[in-house]
Amino acid sequence: MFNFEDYAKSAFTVDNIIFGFDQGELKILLIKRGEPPYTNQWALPGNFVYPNEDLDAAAERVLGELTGLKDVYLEQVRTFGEVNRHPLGRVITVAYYSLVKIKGYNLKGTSPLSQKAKWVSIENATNLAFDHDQIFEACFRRLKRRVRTRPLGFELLPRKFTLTELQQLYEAILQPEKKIDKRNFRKKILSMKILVDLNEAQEGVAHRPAKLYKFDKKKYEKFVAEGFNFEI
Amino acid sequence: MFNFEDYAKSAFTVDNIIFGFDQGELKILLIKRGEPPYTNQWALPGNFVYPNEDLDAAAERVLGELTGLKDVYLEQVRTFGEVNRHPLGRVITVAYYSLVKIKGYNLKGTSPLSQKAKWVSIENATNLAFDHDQIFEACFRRLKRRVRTRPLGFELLPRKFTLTELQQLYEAILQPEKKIDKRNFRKKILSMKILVDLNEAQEGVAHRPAKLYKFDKKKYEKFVAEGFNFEI
DNA sequence: TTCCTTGGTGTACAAAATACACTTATCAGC
DNA sequence: GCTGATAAGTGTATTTTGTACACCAAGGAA
Repeated sequence: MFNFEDYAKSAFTVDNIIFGFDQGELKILLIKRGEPPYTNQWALPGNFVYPNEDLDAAAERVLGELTGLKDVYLEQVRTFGEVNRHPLGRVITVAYYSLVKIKGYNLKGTSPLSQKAKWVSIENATNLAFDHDQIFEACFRRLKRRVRTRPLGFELLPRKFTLTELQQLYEAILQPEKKIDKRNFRKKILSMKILVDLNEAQEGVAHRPAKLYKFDKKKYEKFVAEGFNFEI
Repeated sequence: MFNFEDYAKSAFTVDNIIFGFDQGELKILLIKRGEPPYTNQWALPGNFVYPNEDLDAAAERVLGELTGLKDVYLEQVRTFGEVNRHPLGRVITVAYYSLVKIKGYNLKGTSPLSQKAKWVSIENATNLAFDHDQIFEACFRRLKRRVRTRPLGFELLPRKFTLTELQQLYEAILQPEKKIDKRNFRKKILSMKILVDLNEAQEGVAHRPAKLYKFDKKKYEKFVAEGFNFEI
């Protein structure tokens, strides 16, 4: 059991916004709190940073215990340390976000918390416990900005995807600022030459099947190294 | 005297990269360490976060004690928490940078540290104590990016400045990526209408005197609110 | 066979970025 | 007071990039 006295001076946590993309919607993984404070409210997955643990490692651990996933995109965003942000004492938290492929994915974390976890679409991710609304806002804003500099799409999409899925992903992230024109989007994304046409098509859809693509990781890395601009 | 036992579990600090611009050079304010570890090496100004102090307030305090300045541009960048980053124990630090007008400015801080402070041009700001090289890199990278989205120039320049000074500032920040074309720079910056022509001229220079400008703060704020793009 | 749904494609116009060279105003030194 | 040195100031043509816009194609369902 967590005893606040043990962290009397000040406690250190990480909180993690885990983004996923499913059915055309951007979602985050939240946990329903079982005890006070903020009982029954949704909160971000987070945990204390162990004395011998690097910050990034703590964020990875939180993600791993909850989802069983490893080696995902993870980025530190900002540290929230308002004196009264936690009702039980001084708790300073480092906010991270990570990008995860939801598709065909069950929560198989080791933590008992994973029972209480749920993917919530970002429009419904309001009224969170603590200052987690603020943390979500900061992370989402960072993602919106980051997506203009790096092709993060392939962290969120399944290995094979259609151009329409990719466009919907961008719209979900950039919403409501941008309604993207289909032809211009395709022209631009294809001109970057980071997509590989798999010469396969969707199956079992009641309309013309779309072609499937995958990301070309090598070319993507070359672009990143060259300080490449990904404005959509 | 600082006793490490008092912060046994883990200690919390802020470190502040204080940028200034003088004689065409971008500089940061460093402190020569007087005691171990890293005696006689240059280090970033920093301090512990007090139990009842917000993070931003701690960063402002560090700046104020050192320079006597208030109300300057201050931005949190990233938190550095590697287990072994501090030889005496676990110290997690939140990095900030601030932008300061050096011009005609003497260090008049209340802290005894201000005796040991010096403006160092960024090319010479290497081999700092602790992981401060890394922190400097992160803050400088952030400044380079930020300057493309917000007209931060007027935080670093004196109230009245010439277009050449402004261009030199941009070159110092964006170096070595960009050599800026004089005519294109002027065309762009003037088309933004955030500069006011003061109808005054430089005095005492051995060449054609340049016109003086100041920033129009209201228009700048309107631009920022509208999510304005400042690519140079 | 028809209908419904989403996939896929090109062109014309506007806006923005870039490349580039000479004249002007002042002070210093003779 | 003339000359030289220095940085200030200025415009245009070209290329690149962004934007607006509408119809036919392919497959499954009825």
